[in-house]
Amino acid sequence: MTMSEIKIDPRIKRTRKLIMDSFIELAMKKDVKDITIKDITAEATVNRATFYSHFTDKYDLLEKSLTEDLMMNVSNEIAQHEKLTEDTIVSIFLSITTFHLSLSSQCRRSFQAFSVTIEAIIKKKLEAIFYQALLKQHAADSDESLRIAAFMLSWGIYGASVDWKQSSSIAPEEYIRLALPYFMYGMDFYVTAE
Amino acid sequence: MTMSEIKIDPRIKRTRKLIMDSFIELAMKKDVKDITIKDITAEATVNRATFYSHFTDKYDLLEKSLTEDLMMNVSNEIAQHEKLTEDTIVSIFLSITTFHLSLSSQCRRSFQAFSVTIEAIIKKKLEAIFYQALLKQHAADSDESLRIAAFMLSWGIYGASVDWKQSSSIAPEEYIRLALPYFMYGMDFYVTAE
DNA sequence: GTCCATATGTTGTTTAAACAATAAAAGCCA
DNA sequence: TGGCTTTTATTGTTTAAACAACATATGGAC
Repeated sequence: MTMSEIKIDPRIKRTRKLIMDSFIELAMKKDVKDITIKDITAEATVNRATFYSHFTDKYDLLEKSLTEDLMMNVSNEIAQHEKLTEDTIVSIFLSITTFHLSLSSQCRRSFQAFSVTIEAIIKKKLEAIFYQALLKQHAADSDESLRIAAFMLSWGIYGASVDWKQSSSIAPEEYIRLALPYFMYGMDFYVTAE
Repeated sequence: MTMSEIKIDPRIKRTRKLIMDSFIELAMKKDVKDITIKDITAEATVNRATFYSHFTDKYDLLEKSLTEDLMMNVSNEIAQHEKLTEDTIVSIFLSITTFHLSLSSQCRRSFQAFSVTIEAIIKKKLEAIFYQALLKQHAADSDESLRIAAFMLSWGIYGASVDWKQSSSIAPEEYIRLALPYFMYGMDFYVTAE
């Protein structure tokens, strides 16, 4: 499908999944800081040394557990469309809000302490993905301007998801449609339109 | 706990479980004869060659899948009591009826074709377990008489479970309590009691 | 019947994970 | 504070599982 990273040893996939799932499972029951590596590997039926061959420590695992699912969706979304369109923005926004919903319903206690960390992680990932996508479309333009565009996009779309969660009562689809013009045409749309 | 078979590589346990669970899962959906090894290993995320290092073929897997759970219970039950008592008979009977119930509710379509095979497998296993248990209690007696006793017990208790399922409307506990005298004292009880 | 695709077993090699031993850090509590 | 247990992190060795390639065998379709 995605042609990148074909042929990865199934044992690696399985072990990573076992560890991540066990971690999420444990995080639903107790605080992340009270979870030991031993707890995780015991739950995952995996040797403790194996943990360290996949993750550097608990917070590396936290990061990867949180972003893997979300970013898989987002990356696929972008890869599918092959270039950024309004629809791309919409479906990425929906991926993020869905992710936040599942996070807050699944394991609020454990993860709310990391909301700042989570935000930073996701924005950074989004930025990288946007940057790559932009590079393909605008190979000519300067790297720096594309980097900045990617940065603005990631902050904008993540910020929109936060705003939606905190203040808005409309459906996420509706919300992002309202915000779309800003993403596509910038401030100009709102200032000069009549 | 049971002190026997300590220290078995967790990968072996995991793989066996993955394969067996996948097989049961598939057997709920389609006929056993239509399930390929490839189907099973795909579902289990295990290499096909690995299948053959654990089971000789599909019917070996069938046999082990069917008996593993049941026999685990039965063996533990006997191991706990350390000798055969009325209570042992009762709880083994209950294990068998429970097993039959779960089998008929889970995957009737696939397994009803094997009812004869299943009966043979279980009786043979029961016989072996009874024989071992009797050997401990009556080391002095002749092997042959113990073997026969084990044989009679296994047929009796399995037959009782079949009779209960087919003809009886009372609870299994009640049923086996009624049959207990025969197991304990044999025909004599019914003939000479007054 | 032949042809073709798919399923079954088997084998030698490579690799991921288990294991055991180790040293250092972190808690803990008296 | 010192002594104790628990957890962390790393390393060399062993083993189970993945992989690829192979030789049958089975089963439809033509």
